[in-house]
Amino acid sequence: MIERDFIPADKACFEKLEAKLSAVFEPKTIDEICRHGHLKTYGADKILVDIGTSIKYMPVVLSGSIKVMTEDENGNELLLYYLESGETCAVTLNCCTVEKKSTVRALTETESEILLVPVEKIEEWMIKYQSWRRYILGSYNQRLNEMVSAIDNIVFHSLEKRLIRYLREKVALKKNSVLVISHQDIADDLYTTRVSISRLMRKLEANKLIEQQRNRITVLEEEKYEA
Amino acid sequence: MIERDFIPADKACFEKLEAKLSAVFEPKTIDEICRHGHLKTYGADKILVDIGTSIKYMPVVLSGSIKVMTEDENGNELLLYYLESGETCAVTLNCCTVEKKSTVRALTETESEILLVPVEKIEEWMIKYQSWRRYILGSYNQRLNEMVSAIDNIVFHSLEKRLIRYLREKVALKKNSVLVISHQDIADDLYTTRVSISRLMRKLEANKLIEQQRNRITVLEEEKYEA
DNA sequence: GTAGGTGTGTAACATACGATACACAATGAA
DNA sequence: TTCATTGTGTATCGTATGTTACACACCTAC
Repeated sequence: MIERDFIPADKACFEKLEAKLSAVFEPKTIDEICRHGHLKTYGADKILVDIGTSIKYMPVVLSGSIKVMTEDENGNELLLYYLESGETCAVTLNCCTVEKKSTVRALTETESEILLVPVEKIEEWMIKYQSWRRYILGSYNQRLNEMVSAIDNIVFHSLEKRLIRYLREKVALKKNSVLVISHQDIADDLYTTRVSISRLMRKLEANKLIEQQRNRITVLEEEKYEA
Repeated sequence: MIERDFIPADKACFEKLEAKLSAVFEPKTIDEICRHGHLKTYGADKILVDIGTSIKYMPVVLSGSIKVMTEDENGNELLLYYLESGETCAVTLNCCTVEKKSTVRALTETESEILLVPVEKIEEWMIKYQSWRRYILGSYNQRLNEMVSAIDNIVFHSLEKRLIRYLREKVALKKNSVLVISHQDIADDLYTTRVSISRLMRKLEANKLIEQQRNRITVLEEEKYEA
């Protein structure tokens, strides 16, 4: 996590966290978070953590969305998951407690507000606060479930279905039916080739599920996607 | 977890746990485990937990190996991972703390000794014992990493390579180069069809990597598998 | 023995996808 | 303007894998 220009936890910060996190944590936990956490806003497409860098803060997404990926031994990129409001990165959690170097790369998909919690607090708060404990375990679990459903998706569904699902999720994530993205980027996320994506996009376009221009995909009537 | 016929935690039990777990936990944690856990031995191919059943114990494998799987909404079986000595099931962990019903099925691959920890102790010990805390978080992490490598494997490697790797791991797991398994079972684990597996097995056999009879596969010289 | 279940070999075919190659449009910098 | 870069359309081809179908061997029960 990049650790400069922190806005110190102040009153405004507290109120913001209160509003965003009161459903998850009890007041005294939020109080602690305010005292020790840092609130920071990042623009789109910023790398927050990179593979091999050391981790000093655990990130909690307050708004926006973060793409988390890793690389295998052959340098292939593996999309792990997207983090949205209220979520934290389970893999980073481990880097915090055991490893010191990150095994993942995290980058903002949209402008995002991130709460940075010093790693040494993670374990301390797990002892003190039930809500924190549950939050951490819940995060792990959510990620595990997402991974399982990712495998399920890859294994039992055609590329076309995966593409449609991908586009649909992306639209939901960005809260905008116009996606600014290239075919190559999509191909990378779906572990396939640009040509295959172009081929399918042509087909989706013919079926009036999308419209596209260079670097721009407009997703039409979402209901149709159920097919 | 099936909850009958528990052997109460006695002196012999303590010694066994001491021997197996002293590398992971400090003595007072082992002491607690002995006081509240149950030790049980299961034969091969026994279902320990099934989908939808309620969970009262968290299982820690002391010997043998356990296959953990789930089902998707279409009834497709998804192999999650195998548990070996010292490991516990991260997915079950969540079932313990949040959900009450299991989302997975766990069955013994070989005869196995399992330590059963009452679910209510999980959180209690997380507060009290650092080693327990680290163990739980470490378990989650190990599973996450395994899932990532499973995805990597599926996405970037041919079925043939996956099959070879599967056989190799199975041999290591069972500590026996003769596997008693049908092509259909293999196909299920690799998310493919019996015919595809038979086809590849024929090829592996022709290349002298394996020998096979009905329900029996003998894996030859392991070194060759690197190819 | 016979019969029924299960496991395996094999063939013929369909098809989704990857690989490669090339043309060309859009964009942005020089 | 020109040029390089990037993104996209398209064709051609190879191939791994899924699908379906059938024969037959093995095993167990009767």
